[in-house]
Amino acid sequence: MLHWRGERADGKIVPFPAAAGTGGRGAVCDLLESIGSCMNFGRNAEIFGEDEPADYFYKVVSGAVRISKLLSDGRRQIGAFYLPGEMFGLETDDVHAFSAEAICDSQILVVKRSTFLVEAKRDCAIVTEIWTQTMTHLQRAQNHMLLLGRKNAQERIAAFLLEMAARLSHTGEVELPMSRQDIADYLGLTIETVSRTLTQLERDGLIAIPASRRIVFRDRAALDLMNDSLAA
Amino acid sequence: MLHWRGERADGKIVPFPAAAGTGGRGAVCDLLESIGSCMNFGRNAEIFGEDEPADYFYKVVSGAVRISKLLSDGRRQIGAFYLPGEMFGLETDDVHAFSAEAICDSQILVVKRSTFLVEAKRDCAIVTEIWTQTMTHLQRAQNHMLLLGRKNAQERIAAFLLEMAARLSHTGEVELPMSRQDIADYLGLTIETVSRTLTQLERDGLIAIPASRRIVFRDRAALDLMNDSLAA
DNA sequence: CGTGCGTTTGAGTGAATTCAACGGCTGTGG
DNA sequence: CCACAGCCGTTGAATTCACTCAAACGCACG
Repeated sequence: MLHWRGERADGKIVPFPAAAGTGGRGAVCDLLESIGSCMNFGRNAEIFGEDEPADYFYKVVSGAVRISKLLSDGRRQIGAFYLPGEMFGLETDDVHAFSAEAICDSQILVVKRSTFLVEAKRDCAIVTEIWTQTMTHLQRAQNHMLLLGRKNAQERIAAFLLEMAARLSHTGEVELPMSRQDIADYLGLTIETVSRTLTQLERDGLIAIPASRRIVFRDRAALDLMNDSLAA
Repeated sequence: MLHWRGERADGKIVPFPAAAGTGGRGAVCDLLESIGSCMNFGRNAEIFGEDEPADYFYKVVSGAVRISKLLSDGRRQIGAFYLPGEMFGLETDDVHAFSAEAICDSQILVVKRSTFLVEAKRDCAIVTEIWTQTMTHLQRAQNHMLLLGRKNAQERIAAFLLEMAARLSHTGEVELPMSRQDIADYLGLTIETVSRTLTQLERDGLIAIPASRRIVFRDRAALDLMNDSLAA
């Protein structure tokens, strides 16, 4: 089975190194590890479902997670990918608004909500830290809305590749943990459009695709340009 | 380039007494009113700009606010509308990721961030309350991503009308505060598509449009159906 | 050596966009 | 009071970008 960066062969729970994302460190990190337990989920295993009670929340130790919403006819939108070090599944409501699945074999730290909330009552810093992380996710979501509402296929793919590169690699290439279908559902495109656009970017010399899930950056400046970045 | 950043109707900062209680529940509401001041903004006046320092945050007392992001070529995405009682402008970062403008003449309660944060340090409940509101906005954003990524024009318009009805009316009709352009930029459509789709919904007897910004619901069940709601 | 899944490629279609013109309301000034 | 300008919104025609439908490819695995 495919192994993903951050996954450990021995299955031991360790704080994930500083590499990725919103909140690896801090008091919450320590707290969660002391009051949570670690579970393994196989590829495509459901971690929780839409409308299920939100009694727990979660932190990715290794692997990768997607959260998604479905329309009744099967159309799917992936709201976010979560990578090692990131928390997910906390909601105001007592039922989940999303479902969450493991993208590849993953270790997930599971924390009982009520246990956590008791701790939080006593320590303002904990709440502040969680709030900060929630805000980060909100900002990401709002950024993603600009992409979904206003960008064309090329711009979406460029933004996606750069996001993934920033979040899980510091070299000139990325190994994507997710399928083309996941990418499509994240970017609001079809699988065919994702594939065609990637092929086109390769033809144009902006990237190379030595294996379908491995992307090598050949002209990052051009990708940055597509990504706009600079608002008026 | 868009230059409808209008002038502020009245730049004067007036202390705002406890009368502000429009959406008034919770300790935060009281706190904000005691440490903030109320300002008036005219139609299309900029409240803050993208990349400006986020030294303040805000609460709508009356009127309506949009937050938006621009691409360099002028494409705009409205991330959210804020109606009376709602807070906005709080960010993790110390610069705003969005710009905010008044949609119509509006009264906005302005609170210095640092002042608020000092208060928050002492009172865990305040942080929790703000966090809860942040989560609500995150959930709305994630819902909106499903719309932007996966819904067609009719479904977007239906969802929009129902959202607005739920948020600012409890009768069988709504008075929309925003222009067609704002609606288009919120839904990721063009102004023409918004107009055509509304006309079509009227022809089909689902709504009536006695004035361009007044929408009367004639068949809410049909609109609900378009809005899906029920996930698989 | 098939079988199955994920991915790529091709051809044709269609929903929303672009471009363009028109209609209606409001406020202003002759 | 009417003429006119400036918005805002609607409608029409043509275009386009991404979608749908369809087939083939390549790789892993039994």
